[in-house]
Amino acid sequence: MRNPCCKKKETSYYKGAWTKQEDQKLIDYIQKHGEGCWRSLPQAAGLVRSGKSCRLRWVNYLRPDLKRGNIDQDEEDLIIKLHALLGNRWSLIAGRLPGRTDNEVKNYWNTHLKRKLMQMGVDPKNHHLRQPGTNLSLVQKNQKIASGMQDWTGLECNNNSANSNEDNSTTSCSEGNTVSSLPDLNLDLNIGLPLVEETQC
DNA sequence: AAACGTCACAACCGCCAGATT
DNA sequence: AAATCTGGCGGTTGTGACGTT
Repeated sequence: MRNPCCKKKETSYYKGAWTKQEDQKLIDYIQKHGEGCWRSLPQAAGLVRSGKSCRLRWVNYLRPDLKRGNIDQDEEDLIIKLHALLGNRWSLIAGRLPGRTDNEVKNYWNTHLKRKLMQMGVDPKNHHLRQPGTNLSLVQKNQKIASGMQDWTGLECNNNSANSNEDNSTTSCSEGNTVSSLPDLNLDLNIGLPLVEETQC
């Protein structure tokens, strides 16, 4: 069982967009006390929000190390490559993009990259060329991405676990898909321990 | 100018794994 | 071992901004 400080409370929380005042309260509190203990943070910070909501707001929007603004071409290429390698593991992908959040990467994928790949004739789920030759001119228009794509169509055959959310049809290597070796992405996918000080609740 | 459609993204929801008691 | 809680993740939704008719 848990300590009394962590007992579930019957509280109705504000939902919806955060106000500047709420943001400031959260920033002030975390600057003073650090991250962590999200459950008790709202009350301590004078917020009528769930701890979950506070965490999300901080992680996705208020953190000072966030890189706001457009995702540049290099970041975009990296997202595509990492998605081919990792699937919808947005937190892992975001971890390779300094200053970007999983939510931001996920949104960017769903609103920009998914469509872009589809226009190029590439299935965004598995990064296969859907029909060889389809929309080839579009591929040629984006030489940078296309050159990155050409070596790893068929990647999922080596990477089934990364696409665990996909339907079963994506788990076979049939249909004559060419299976090539993984490109040397030089991604250094070691997962390091976070450099966050431990705080006690 | 108004109505409508589409886009972009912040925020919420449900689920899960791990920690704690 | 079981119950409970927290933090984290991915999927989805709500809504304001913007473009088009």
